[in-house]
This record gives sequence, structure tokens and C-alpha cells, in this order.
Amino acid sequence: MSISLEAFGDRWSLLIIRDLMVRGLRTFREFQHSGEGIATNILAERLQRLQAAGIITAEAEPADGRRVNYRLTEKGIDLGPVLLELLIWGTRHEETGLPCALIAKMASHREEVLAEVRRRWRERDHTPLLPNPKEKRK
Amino acid sequence: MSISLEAFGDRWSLLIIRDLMVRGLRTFREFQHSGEGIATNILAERLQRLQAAGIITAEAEPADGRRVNYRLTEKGIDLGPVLLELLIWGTRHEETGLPCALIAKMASHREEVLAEVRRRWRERDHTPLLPNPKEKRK
DNA sequence: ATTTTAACTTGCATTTCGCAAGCGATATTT
DNA sequence: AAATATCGCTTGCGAAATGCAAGTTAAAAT
Repeated sequence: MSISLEAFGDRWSLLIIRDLMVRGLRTFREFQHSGEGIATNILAERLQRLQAAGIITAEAEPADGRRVNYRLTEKGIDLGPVLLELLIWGTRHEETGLPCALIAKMASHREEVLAEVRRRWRERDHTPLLPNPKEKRK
Repeated sequence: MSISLEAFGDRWSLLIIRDLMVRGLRTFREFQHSGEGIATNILAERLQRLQAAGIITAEAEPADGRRVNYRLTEKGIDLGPVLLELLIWGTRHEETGLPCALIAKMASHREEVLAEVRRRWRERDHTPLLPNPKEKRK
């Protein structure tokens, strides 16, 4: 457990992973403007660390040489269950803007949700899994 | 998710929660000497924060007025699934000192393991759930 | 009554973070 | 072709969080 936390146990890493997994973000710029307000130097450093840890990869976009597409590795997509449990806990115990019905469904259909997350990853389907809440979640 | 991380998304909080949940630790001193090397001021601050977040409670030991027993609340014990997924991921993807068979069993008997964790919590059974690894895990 | 123990504080040096600005390499516009 | 814009980062610097050692207070043990 402490080993896991060393790889991504800080305030930002898991949010980046979440954005990759369920919000369909891929580029530096998209993370930067995703609404959580991460500083660019920290973002750069976290992307490096996650890459070094083998959780994400960086590949240049062929159509645009400036752009770098970040993507979860298999090791990264395996964090799906962790994120799902975090989401379920947060929804159950804290005030979130998410529809409760949606979460109840997720909790009772764990395996299906995770299979869908994996499917999207495999097929590089970048449509967001969750509807974007109206309110920016803090 | 970001809301969850605000409550315990730092380097130490989840380790404290883990020590409460699966290692049977209860007191300031036990956390301090649990081998991860947390500074006492940080430990004190984290215990306060977790208490303020409603994840743990502090109650004085009746038999010894100096001692404070920390304990997970229901909200805290509900983090069981999160910890279990972290443990499974870490074991699958990083070098840990844990016997693989044990983890395979945990992954395939998720619900039983979580039920056992809850049972121990309810009955205040403080025997560690996991065998203490010989090597101090870093 | 003195010493020990448990649970914290406090002070201070070091590290990390957050913000704004800048930079180099593509790509786009004129 | 030249000027401008965009993207993915660095850099510099003040502020906040962290780590370490020492001290404090109250309760137990001797």
C-alpha cells in the first residue's frame, strides 16, 4: 500500500489519472484547463513521474508535432477499481454534485463499469464516461 | 473524487487509516513507531484533520488517562474497499514483500475480506489482519 | 517525591508548491 | 517568407508544508 502511494499518493496524480480514464483528456493543455487549477510546473513534473512509474506513456501526435498525447498504460488502467472506490466513497460520504442514482448504479454494477472503462481504453474511445457536472467540482 | 482526495489525499493519512484498519494500531505512539517514520507534529495534525473530517474518533483510555485510543468511524471503515484495491494494485504491479497467494485470494474473495474487516471493527478485534512482513516495507 | 511515559507543541531549517513570466519548437496566418 | 499564435514545457521567486530536535503538560509508575 505504501508502495502504491509512493507512485501516486499526492494531491494531483490521481486527478490526472482520472482525467485520462473517465474524462477523455490527453494533452498538457487539457489537463491545465481541466478546472482543478494545477500549476504548469507541477503538472509537468507529475506527468514525468507517472511516466517514470510506468503508469502513463507520452506519444507525439503525428498530425501536429507540438502536441503530446498522454495515455494510460495497462498498469495505469488497472487503477480503475481504485478510482471507482474513491468515487463511490466520496459520493456516499461527502457532498458532491453527482446524481445519486448514477452512483448507486455504479456501486451495484462495479464489474460492468470497469469493463466499460477498459473497453474505452482499448479502443481509444475518448468520449467522457461521466457527464460533466454543471458545477465545477472542487 | 477530488473531494475524497481532499480528506485523505496526502502521503500520510491513508497510511494511518490502514494502520487502524488492518494492523490494529490505536495510539499516537504506535503510529509514531510503526516504521514509516512520520514526524510527530505531522502525525498530530493528520489525526486532527481525520477527526475533523469524521473519519476517525479519539477516545481516552479509561484504564490509563494519558492514553488516547483512535478508532475508525463508520465513514472511516467504509474506506476498506479503497485500501483493498490499493493493496491489490500495489501487489500486482510493484515489488512488495507480500505472498502472492494471499493477495490472489484477497482479490477473488473481495467481499469476504471486506466483511472480515468490518467484523473486526465492529467487535473491536485488534489482531492484525495481515501478517507483518519480515522486511520493513518502504 | 521523583522519575517515566504518553501525547502532543514549538522553533527552525529544508523541501515542496503555486504563480507569473519566459523559451524553443512547431503550426498557422498574412 | 515573415510575422504571429500555440503547445509543452522551464525558470525564478515568495509562500506554504514538511521534517527534525527539543520542550511542555498531565497522568502513571516507582
